[in-house]
Amino acid sequence: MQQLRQLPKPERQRLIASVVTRRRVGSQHELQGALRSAGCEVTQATISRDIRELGLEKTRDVLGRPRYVLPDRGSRSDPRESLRAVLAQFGLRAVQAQNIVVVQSELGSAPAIARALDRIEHAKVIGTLAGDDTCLVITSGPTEAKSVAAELGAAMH
Amino acid sequence: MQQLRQLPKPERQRLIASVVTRRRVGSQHELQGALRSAGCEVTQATISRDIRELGLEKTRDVLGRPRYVLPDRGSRSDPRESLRAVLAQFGLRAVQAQNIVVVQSELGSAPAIARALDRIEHAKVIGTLAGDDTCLVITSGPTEAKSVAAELGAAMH
DNA sequence: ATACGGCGAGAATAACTATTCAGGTTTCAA
DNA sequence: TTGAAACCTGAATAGTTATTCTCGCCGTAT
Repeated sequence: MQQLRQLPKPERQRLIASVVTRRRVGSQHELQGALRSAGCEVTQATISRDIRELGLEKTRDVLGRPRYVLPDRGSRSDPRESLRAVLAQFGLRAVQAQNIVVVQSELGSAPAIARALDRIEHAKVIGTLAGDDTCLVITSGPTEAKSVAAELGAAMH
Repeated sequence: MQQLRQLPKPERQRLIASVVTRRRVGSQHELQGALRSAGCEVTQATISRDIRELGLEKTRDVLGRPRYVLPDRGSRSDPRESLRAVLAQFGLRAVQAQNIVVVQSELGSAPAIARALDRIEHAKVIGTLAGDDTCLVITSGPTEAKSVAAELGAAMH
């Protein structure tokens, strides 16, 4: 397939974000048109992938017409809040054993939990290791592990 | 078409809202299943309409899976905020003439503006009348009209 | 240089959602 | 009661979005 002189992906995605905040875009086809008139020719498939990567949401405007919007920059940018969110949604239990905490979660969600934990740069956490439904949290010692387990468990409700 | 013993619509919609807040629902088909197992058999078409009427939004959860959610009950419930939102999005200009204010807006948005104005029960506003792209705001006198025009105009830009 | 591996993209298609159409119900006024 | 109108719904279908499959374009290692 010919690649041939295209706007690089990051730049295209910035363009999408910009277009979408400037005016209402109600479908990927419409967005495709907007990009084209900005000199960027891509297919709907690519736009679909960009939209997912940008985390755009499709809501409706005041008149009930569909519209893509950037996600709220309110909570998602706070790593503590996003950890709380994953745990609340997928966490099952957190038990301590020696210097590690075993976090059980819904199938597939462990990597997300590990990522959220990493981003938080918790002082007591040395590192994480995620499987599919289990996330290992390594701390320096049993005391720290106990405290972290309690902290995580509390967020699970 | 046989109507025959169905859950009334408002009740079905409450059920949908409840299901959707309780667990992740990623498609209308999935929701249809959930409703069925709650003893409510409807088609996808009906669910699509309910979702629109409930104002549900389709976002993604922490793992990137699609999920329907109820809209934020933050701003949409405050009529002042929703007026500000319509004006910001669709308002073009507001000019005063005698005791009325003529609000020009994007095609189709005038009724939304009028509705928002009505809900606000502004002391200086006696009534509104909306066409497609024009909304007339009636006040008791020129002074009030002038003040209202300024207020509305400020919310636009 | 050649081979391998990953990434990004388009084409085709599957999956999903909205709308149109037609028929049944209910409400209300005459 | 009897139309008439508004409403609600399912079936079919149109429209929209996500995914699969395949391939080209680099890096990097052999």
